[in-house]
Amino acid sequence: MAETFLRTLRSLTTCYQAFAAYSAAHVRQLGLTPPQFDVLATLGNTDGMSCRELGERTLITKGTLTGVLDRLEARRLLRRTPSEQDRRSVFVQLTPAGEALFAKVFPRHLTHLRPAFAELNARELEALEALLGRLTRRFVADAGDAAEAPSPKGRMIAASHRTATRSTR
Amino acid sequence: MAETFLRTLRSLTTCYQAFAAYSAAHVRQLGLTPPQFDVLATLGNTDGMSCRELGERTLITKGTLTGVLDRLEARRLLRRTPSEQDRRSVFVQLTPAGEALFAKVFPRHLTHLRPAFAELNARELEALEALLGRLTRRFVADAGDAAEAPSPKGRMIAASHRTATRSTR
DNA sequence: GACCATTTGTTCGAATCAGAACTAACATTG
DNA sequence: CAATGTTAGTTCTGATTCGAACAAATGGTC
Repeated sequence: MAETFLRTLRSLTTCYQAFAAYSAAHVRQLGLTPPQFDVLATLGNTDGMSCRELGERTLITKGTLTGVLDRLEARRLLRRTPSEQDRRSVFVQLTPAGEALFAKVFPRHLTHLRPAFAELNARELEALEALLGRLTRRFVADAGDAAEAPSPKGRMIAASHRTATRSTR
Repeated sequence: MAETFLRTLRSLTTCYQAFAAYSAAHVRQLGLTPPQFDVLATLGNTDGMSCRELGERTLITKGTLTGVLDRLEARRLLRRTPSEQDRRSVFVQLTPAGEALFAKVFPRHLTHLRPAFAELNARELEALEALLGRLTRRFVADAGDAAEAPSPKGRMIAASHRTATRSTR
């Protein structure tokens, strides 16, 4: 009944949460919430994109995204423009102020994160990435199985929040 | 500017979110929210514990915990008793109904998760665990540094939510 | 015993979460 | 062209998130 996989699962959870807490604390110091930072980071250095694409990239549910965009727009960090081709769609892009904030805040956040990952050397980073990748594929695949017949619903994708480092571009 | 660590970070985030989505979907089918399940799983097979300890184990902030316990108590799945020794403290334990639900739901959830981890063999599970552990320690340590002087605040620990599999006991 | 810092749990506000319902706009088909 | 189905965003509800402020109780320390 030992269930060795539980130990691994526990370490995955703990590690992610430790990271999320570490990252979120810094993001908040920068005057942004984690989802707001994700949006900024995804939109930074871009010509903009639709809400749909933005939601897919940030893993933010569309219902939530509306509110996040509302607040960023109120701070004049981004702009919403109705699309020409598809009148359902909304085009979202950073304002100059938004770009400026992105340029200021994003590198600073990377600098905050970098030291922690220095714990692992290049080989280890790759090994970790490979193992996590295999696990991920199983979760996604098995989730697909479960949904099989019922629901390719209106979801934007699967999960929830803080990528915190979107935009590896 | 490649920043190799970003790729690893991305895989950590993606993997956790894939797991969280996979796990949460099942937990909700069982009629519980992820935090509620965590509380149930932590309290199951236990004589009970204080809110403080429960918060530490589930990684649920104390402010949040109050609400979660409220809802579980309303469903008569747990009981809150003022402590004898320390009148600030509240003792929390499952009711028989709560224990019954735990007994029914917990193994079922493990069965749901197990196949995904079959992707990795024992050696790989251990390797993954080790790597994650080292990263975690860095996040926790560095967070401590940052707080150093300012704030050993009233936090319960660091992070946030869904352990989903607390109670390896 | 009076003062002070700490701990415990609750309460509050602002933001987020998922999911469902809804409107508007496409797209496909007959 | 009309009926049907799908997609894009917004809106709504209930639960959760964090952080901060708070009262009550505890634990020193002088």
